[in-house]
Amino acid sequence: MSIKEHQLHIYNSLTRQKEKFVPQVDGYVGMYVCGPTVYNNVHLGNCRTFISFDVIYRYLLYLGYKVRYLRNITDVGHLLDDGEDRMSKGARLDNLEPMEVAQKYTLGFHDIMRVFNTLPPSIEPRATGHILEQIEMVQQILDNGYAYVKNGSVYFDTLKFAEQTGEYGKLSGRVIDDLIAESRDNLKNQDEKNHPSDFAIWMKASDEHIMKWNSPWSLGFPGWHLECSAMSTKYLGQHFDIHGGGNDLKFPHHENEIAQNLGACHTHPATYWLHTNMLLMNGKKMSKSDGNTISPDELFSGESIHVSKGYSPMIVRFFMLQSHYRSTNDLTDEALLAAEKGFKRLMEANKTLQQLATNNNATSPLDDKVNEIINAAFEDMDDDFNTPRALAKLFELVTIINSLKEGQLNINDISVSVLEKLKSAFSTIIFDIFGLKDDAESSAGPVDGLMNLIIELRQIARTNKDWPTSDKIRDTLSELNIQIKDGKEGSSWSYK
RNA sequence: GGUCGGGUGGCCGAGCGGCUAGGCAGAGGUCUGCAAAACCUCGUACAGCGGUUCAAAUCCGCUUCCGACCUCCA
Repeated sequence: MSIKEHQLHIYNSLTRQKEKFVPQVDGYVGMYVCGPTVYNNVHLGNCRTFISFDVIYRYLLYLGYKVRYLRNITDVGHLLDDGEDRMSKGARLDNLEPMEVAQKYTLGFHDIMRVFNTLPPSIEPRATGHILEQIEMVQQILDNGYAYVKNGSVYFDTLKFAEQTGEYGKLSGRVIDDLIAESRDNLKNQDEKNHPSDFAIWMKASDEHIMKWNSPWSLGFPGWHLECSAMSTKYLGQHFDIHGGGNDLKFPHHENEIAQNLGACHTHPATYWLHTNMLLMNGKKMSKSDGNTISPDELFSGESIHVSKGYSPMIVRFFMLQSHYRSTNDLTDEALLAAEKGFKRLMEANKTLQQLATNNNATSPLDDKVNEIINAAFEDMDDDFNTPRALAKLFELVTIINSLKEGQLNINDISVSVLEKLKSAFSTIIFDIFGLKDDAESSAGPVDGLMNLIIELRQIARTNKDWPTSDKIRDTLSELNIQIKDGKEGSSWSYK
């Protein structure tokens, strides 16, 4: 199907409603997603967001859009409570150069993204690689009168901006009156800022600060929010289609980003703002700073107090697909266990499906039903990327597929053309759109051959009704975590 | 404290005025030397109390519990 046949609707955080998706240039989509700050290992919460946007990216591609997908790497500009740059702090702790830290965790991030089978973005710009663009933007904002310089630092004047444009606070639902009211109470407590809600777009660096650059105002570094404004403008233009990120970035990060873009270019950066909800663990937000976190590696290996065993990346991906990106998703061992079973069943069904064959060329009783479910699955994706619903449709198809195989449904009740369409749609959704992989595909090597031999020997024993031998093989393998599955057409095996 | 979002069957998780998803667990069955696996079938839940409506898990009000943001976080 082409773009035209789909009616993609997206929930826009800015307007708080679902809207028909209409890109500013027909057939092309510009999408910017806020990436990680590479001062530490990525945790699973980060991954959820990037997996969500990966599915969105994949679906846009499936629909036939030409997508330029940007996801930045933040390697400068995040301040800690004590005003120290995150990157410098990480560097000092590990006794490394700041760029070494950034490199290390960027590589780690890429590795994890790869095992989660996410497609790489079209451009992955780094904040430190765009200092000039950021300086230019600071100058533009100053020229437009929405910023002021204090002791070598430049601050965005939120109050003036709010009063003149009425735009500040729209995305996050902050009220300007509150900001103004707040200013009366808190004004005297402030350091260099005129107003508590003002934020730095350029910071003068202290002597011990390692990451710093020359600018018209001071030897310093750019404010955290600025990089996204500068880089999205550079590669996607002043106005693009989709801006995404985690819910926790809505305020202040995205609010300030919008202010900077408007302040510099008089243009709203993006038409549609998408925010993914948080990954929870034990009912609480998974967070680096709170320590309520599990790393992807810990989850894969099972080396964590939070899980009873390891779960493969694709199980985790499947688990995340089962909830909508705008809902919170609570990670528990039990839920993961359920996801593991469901994922395997889905993959098995696909294998079964691809081997089904029918000779029936005429229109058949099951055709309408199958067509209906397939279409419904795509409609679910068109409705704000509703993966859990689409997945539910897929499982309805799983029942049909298995029934066709096992004989509860007659294979001649489906026509050749619909069966072919089913095969194609099913694998397109699970692999191309959901980005799943069948990681049960066993690796090549001697194991397969050995197992085939063992199964063959056991089959001989069974034919001879030599149950002790047959059971010994089965039980010993079981102790080795290998499960023998006896079926009608012989036995197969898998790791437990 | 302010702002926003939630409480759905044993667990996870969709739906968001009538058609009452889906996964896992559970029960029954098929298959099997036995077992496991696999497969099929089944199960009527929407925090509480009021209200609106012919009709509410879905709308409104109150109560209560939870979470997120307001400060670095995807």
